[in-house]
Amino acid sequence: MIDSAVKPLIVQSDRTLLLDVHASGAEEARAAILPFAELEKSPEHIHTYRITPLSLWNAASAGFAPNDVTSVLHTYSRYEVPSGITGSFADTMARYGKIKLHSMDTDKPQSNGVAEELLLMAEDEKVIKEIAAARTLADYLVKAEKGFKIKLVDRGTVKQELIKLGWPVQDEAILRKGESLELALKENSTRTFILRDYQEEAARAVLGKGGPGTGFGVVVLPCGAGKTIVGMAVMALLKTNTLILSANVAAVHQWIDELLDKTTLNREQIAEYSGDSKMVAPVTIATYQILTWRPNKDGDFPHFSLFRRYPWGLIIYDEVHLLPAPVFRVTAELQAVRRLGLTATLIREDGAEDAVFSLVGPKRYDVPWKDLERQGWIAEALCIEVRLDLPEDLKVPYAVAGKREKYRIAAENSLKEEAALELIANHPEDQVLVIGQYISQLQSIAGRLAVPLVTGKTPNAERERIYSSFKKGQVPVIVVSKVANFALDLPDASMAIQISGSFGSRQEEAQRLGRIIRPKKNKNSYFYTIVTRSTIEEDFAANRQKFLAEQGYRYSIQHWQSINQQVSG
DNA sequence: TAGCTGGGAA
DNA sequence: CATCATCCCAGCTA
Repeated sequence: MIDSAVKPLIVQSDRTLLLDVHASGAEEARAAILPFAELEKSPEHIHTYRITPLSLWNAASAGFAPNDVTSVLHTYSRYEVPSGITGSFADTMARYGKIKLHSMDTDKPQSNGVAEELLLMAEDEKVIKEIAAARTLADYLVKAEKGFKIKLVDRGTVKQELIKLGWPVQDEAILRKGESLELALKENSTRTFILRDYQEEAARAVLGKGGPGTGFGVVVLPCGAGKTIVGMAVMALLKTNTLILSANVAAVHQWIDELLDKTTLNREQIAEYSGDSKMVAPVTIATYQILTWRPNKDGDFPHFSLFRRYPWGLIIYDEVHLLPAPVFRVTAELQAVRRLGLTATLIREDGAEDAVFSLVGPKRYDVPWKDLERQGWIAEALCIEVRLDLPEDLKVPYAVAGKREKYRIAAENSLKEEAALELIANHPEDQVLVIGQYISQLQSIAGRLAVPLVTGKTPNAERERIYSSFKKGQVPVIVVSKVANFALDLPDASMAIQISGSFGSRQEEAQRLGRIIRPKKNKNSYFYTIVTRSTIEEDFAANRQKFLAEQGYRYSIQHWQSINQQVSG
């Protein structure tokens, strides 16, 4: 039982929650509020969470009732929960489910059992009136009893417009079955292949209770937790032709290898659709970029026909947080096809989260990273922020620089290299990745360490050589640029030093931490991030760290001074 | 037919 | 905040 005098949560009437991270029960409270609140700020002592309409709708679609939210708040709140606030949560949550999309009861179902029209229905007359009055929807709606008829092709567009108006639609219309395809998960070549509990739970959560309209949504799992396996488990349950979209060709190849290794599919049933190869098979893996390619600026997307021309019963959006805007458009048209989004972080810095919600689906499953860490599926990682000063000779240039120059001066602070060298010397047992943003900075530190550097320009053959000698332990440190955010073949390490990062990208920070959390025997991983004190870099670093704080990681802070100015104690 | 290089895109 | 990485395609060479 938690001592009520020092309960960890302060609930404010502006829908923010303040979490006192030092209070007892803080970790428990964090886990409890995570399903319906988003982290906004995470300085040392008090973290700020915000309850947004989208976060409430995700909770509602996951089966949370307003009472569940209220009772969590009452359990952990230090002071009385402001009156009125819980009522407003209930109002917001009740919006999810007020409007439903149904299939028409039709005597003559169209090909594949999917009718050409759908019914948008609401019980509440006032809601119907509000929708009818919306100008953005006027072109799509035809008045019907208890609602409206819409065309099947407008299904996604209508849902997107409605969520903008504050009405998330509960989509229960029938989904296309797709051409059937016999496949199952198989035993691995070396050991029995076992689906982990959480992977199976995730797959089942996406498919829902097996009703006619269920079978879409997003699964959020950390890097290395086996998102592709969740994808394959869903495929094995649906047994239908599947289109898989990935962020890059390396990921396409990885999917092919995994499918061959872990499912009963054979090579002829799997095809790659990319710049190199334009094959189509019952299971086809394509890049996002080939779909968004067009010969001239105002022209059409010649590869979009891949979506429409084949009898897909399932589309998997790998790294759904990278889903490019043009693909939203096709996805809007393809609402009759089951959809699975996979990602480590749902955050999009472009704010298109609600489009992902209405077009791919609500979040169906996620599990805090720390939970997987406790169960031993990912390694324990210690996060340390190292703060250091600007060198004296840069203080004046920094002060007079414009905003954009300021960031670069702070990010490229040469004292960071000293600190990194020292950290590496203090961790002789670790395999270390040094990750940074600026090529010149990385060249400098790679030179001082006399270790290999991998950037986007490094040819593939050389990358492989470098990675392989790192894996064998012949090279203890490698320096990598932004390739670290994308490269799948980048070897795992037990320590990472981030010497610079881009403007507050939470997504990037998560990817980079992902590099060091593959489980290792009896060993922690270390994630150091080096930041110049009293500069705008501190703000950016704080923003980047939000996602990890949300997952329960706490940064400890170390102050570092160069040898010639170091003070004892 | 394969492999490299450079431009353009988002 | 800009930088950097990615991909695709065309055009060239052998």
